[in-house]
Amino acid sequence: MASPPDRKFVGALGRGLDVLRCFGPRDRWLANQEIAARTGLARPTVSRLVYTLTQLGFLRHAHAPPKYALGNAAVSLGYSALSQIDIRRSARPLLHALSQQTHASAHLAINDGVHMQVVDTYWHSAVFVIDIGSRVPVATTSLGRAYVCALPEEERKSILEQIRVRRPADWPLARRRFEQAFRDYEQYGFCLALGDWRRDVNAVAAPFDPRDGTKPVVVGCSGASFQLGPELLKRDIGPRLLALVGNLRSALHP
Amino acid sequence: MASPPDRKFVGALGRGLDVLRCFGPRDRWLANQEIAARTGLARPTVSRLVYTLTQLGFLRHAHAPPKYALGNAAVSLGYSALSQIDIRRSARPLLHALSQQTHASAHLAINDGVHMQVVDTYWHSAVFVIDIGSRVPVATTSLGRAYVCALPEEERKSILEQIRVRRPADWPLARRRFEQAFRDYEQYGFCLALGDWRRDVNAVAAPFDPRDGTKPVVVGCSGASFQLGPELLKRDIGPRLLALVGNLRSALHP
DNA sequence: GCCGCTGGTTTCGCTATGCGAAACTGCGTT
DNA sequence: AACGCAGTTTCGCATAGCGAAACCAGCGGC
Repeated sequence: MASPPDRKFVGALGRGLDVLRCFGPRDRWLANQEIAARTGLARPTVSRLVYTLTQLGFLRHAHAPPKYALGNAAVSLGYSALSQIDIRRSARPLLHALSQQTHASAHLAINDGVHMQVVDTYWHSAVFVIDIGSRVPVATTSLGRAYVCALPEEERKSILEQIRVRRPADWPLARRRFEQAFRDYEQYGFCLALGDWRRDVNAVAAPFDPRDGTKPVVVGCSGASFQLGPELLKRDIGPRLLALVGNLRSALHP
Repeated sequence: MASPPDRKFVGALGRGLDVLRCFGPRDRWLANQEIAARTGLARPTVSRLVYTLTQLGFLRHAHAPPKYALGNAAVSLGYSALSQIDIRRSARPLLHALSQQTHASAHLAINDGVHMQVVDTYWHSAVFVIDIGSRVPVATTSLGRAYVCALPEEERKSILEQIRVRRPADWPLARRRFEQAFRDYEQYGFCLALGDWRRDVNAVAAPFDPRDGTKPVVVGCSGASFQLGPELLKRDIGPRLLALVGNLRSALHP
């Protein structure tokens, strides 16, 4: 699987974590076979990995139809990790205010591979929404595009490459959208997504680079397309995002 | 290393996860050596595991003082796991109300090894408190004791054994407290902790067994000892917890 | 009931894997 | 400079853990 014979990389550990990664908010219970299919591992291998993960509390077993779900140790680990994103604390009131002012949903997201993980959400009208905990693609969302724009050249190439090989069929379109995003970012400082992810959802997002060695985070606003037209996003909400990012920066580096 | 030659257990994966477990909300940045000390692994081994975990996004590297912290993949995994605890959603309004009525902090917690992981918290007065995301010991908290009480004999023995070997010095006292907890649970249905964890904090907790194969969860109330005297906990708040658990049960199994 | 299926676990032998002692690097200190 | 300390790399060896194939256990279908 790993391209070069990397002496430092511990394969068994990688495979085990791949198994954990199969589980998303959507996929709660997975059968052994399903895991094997998703990871591309041999079935006995999966059996052993799953056994190990269960022993350690990262997976839970459900008999009857023998399936597995994430266990308490995974929750624990997640909380430990969450408490490290202290931008979250500072951003919370700002996001809340933004959601109130714009009558739209406001999000804070971090990157995880080819996905953006939403770590905080406020919404004004209860209609629809990306709930907290959602994971959305980098390629088709304003959150993802803004993240890519904030990356240094090197890493940007790397993540775009990942996206390309992941879904070659969608690449031509994705590529054009990214190019537009770069221009938008250059010109305005934020990125748009007009119905790319969900047909009737428009969104705008701006990155925030903490400049402390950690990866950029992204703030964004999303809502139904008939409420958030392109003009509104560009003229009103986008600039508000930039202001929010400015406030965030001065709050963190006083 | 592992006591029996367990052919099914994948050691490398276990070691890797041990590394992840070193990190808590308290311990944000850990040096390679510190990890080696906590896990008892050889330094080169840690080096390789850490390298692998970093590649996969579960750890982040900070140069300068070369240290590591949990990465975005861990956050992602945590959210995926969290969304599986649907008791959380049902319990939220009940906890909130409880906190309002009692003027104390109300918690929902799950078990992870010898710790209880707090997955939701409401507080009335902003004073002190176990924040959401905290991890507290099983042995010295009402949350932990209530959890142990709700376990079937077999598992109860196992977890008490873990606690014993973990801190042999504290065991004599812990044991007596657990015996008291069993009596309390028998008699009242809830468990107390009066200054055992933090000198000036009293608490009461009751378990809730979802009876769907998943482990019990625990609800509890805590506060400053001068506000929550033993009598108040026993007469008023404890019974409220039992009522809450009842509501929860009927909400989940209509 | 019998039989064939599908999904999971166990066996077993071979090889790649990943472990650890020791050597090496790079940095901060006296 | 020389030392010490933390981390990484080298290297050879034992074994961990992989996967083909065999085994098992439920579940329909006939």
